[in-house]
Amino acid sequence: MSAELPEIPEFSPRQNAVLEQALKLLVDGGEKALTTSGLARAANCSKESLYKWFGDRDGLLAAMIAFQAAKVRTFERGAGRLTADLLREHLEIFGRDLLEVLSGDVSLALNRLAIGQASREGSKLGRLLIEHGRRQIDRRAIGLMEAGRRAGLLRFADADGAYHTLYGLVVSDLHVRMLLGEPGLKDNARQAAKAVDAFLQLYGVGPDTENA
Amino acid sequence: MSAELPEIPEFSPRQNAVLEQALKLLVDGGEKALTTSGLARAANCSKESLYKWFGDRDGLLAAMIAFQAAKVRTFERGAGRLTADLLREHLEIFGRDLLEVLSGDVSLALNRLAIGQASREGSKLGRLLIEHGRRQIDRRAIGLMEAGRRAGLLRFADADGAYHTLYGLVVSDLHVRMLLGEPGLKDNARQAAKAVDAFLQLYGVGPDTENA
DNA sequence: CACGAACCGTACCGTACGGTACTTGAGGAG
DNA sequence: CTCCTCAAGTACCGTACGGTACGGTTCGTG
Repeated sequence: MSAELPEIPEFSPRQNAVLEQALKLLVDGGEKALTTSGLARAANCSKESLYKWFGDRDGLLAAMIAFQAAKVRTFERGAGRLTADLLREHLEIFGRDLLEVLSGDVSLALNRLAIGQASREGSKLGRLLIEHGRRQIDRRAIGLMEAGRRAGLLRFADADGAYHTLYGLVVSDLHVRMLLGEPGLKDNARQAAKAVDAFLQLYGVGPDTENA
Repeated sequence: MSAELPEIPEFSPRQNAVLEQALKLLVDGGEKALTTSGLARAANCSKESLYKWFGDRDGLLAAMIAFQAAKVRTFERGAGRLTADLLREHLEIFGRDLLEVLSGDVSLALNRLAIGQASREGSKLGRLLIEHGRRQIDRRAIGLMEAGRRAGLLRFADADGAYHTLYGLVVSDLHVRMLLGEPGLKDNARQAAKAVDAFLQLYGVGPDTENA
């Protein structure tokens, strides 16, 4: 097929500043607070410029998602030789990072925005959010899974299935609860550690699981 | 510690019909489609009656949540003597029912509504939705957990923790994905079975887990 | 029949938003 | 200095919503 990443709009610094302000407005007051007039006032720009740059309000929202996704680039940990302890540590770090990202103000606000918009418009924003926001973290996790298998530390038939199991163990219903307005956990690290314990019990190979 | 269920507004049949129509509008067109004028037209009632019955628009939304929660009353399975197979079956049925409920049109629409409203208004609707919508299913699951433990089939320190593990294994990130507009699974039963397998591997006691 | 309550249908009001057009001013090129 | 471009600021328009007021109708009750 054709090139899969034609959409790196690469906004100008001025536009980045405006998008930053837009995210701030969205985080502070929800979607209702993000009006074109309000954004123009807060960012010291004109509505006309907003419409020139982003087309219409939906274009602005899409640009906000792309902008935020480009900011939160998760780094691939260089996987050296994996030991059981190292794998566990990497998994726990992944779990903590995941909870950290999902409970972030901006992430929650953008997810709320896309979910609120999901009924109409063919859930365009929802797809955009899943594509841009999840690809990075999914790739990192799948990489971790397969590195663990190559090192003989994990056993599974389906890396994607194993990853989704880990995701469920880490997140459970926390994401939806936070989206609904509940406060997050006090201790993400503890939650991640418990999840990784369970995950290794299910998929692990080695001393940790033999002496159960 | 006073009485915990003072809110059974017990709407009149006419009001029930209007709330039903309101849910239909919400499911079909999202929050934007649920206008007071539109509801009055669709339900053949007057706006004045809407405001007399529900106070204002937020009151209407709250009434819709209470109404729907009152409809989806999950039945407590009478727990006879539990065997391992029976426990597994009950767990799988629970998982299927859970996925069924979460992927339902009305549930998704109400969750989207509450999430969209969560930023402002102190997430009143979100709390309402969690309280009314989850209590039933939580009680059923916790009951199942403790019945399994009493029968010597499950081993855990924290029933709530075990339940949340089961929840995560069953649902993973499906709920959020569906809220964002993705289609649900083709085979809920298979997903529930796999989740229960993993759950019993973690918390089960008996032949299923000994000969791993 | 007469009365009153409930309620439908509609018209109405104020407001606030998305989007467009126009004026002003700053800076860069010739 | 002059012209041109870009964008800020403002004024404006159409629309659509939440909420209120009012006339007409049905229905139960004495």
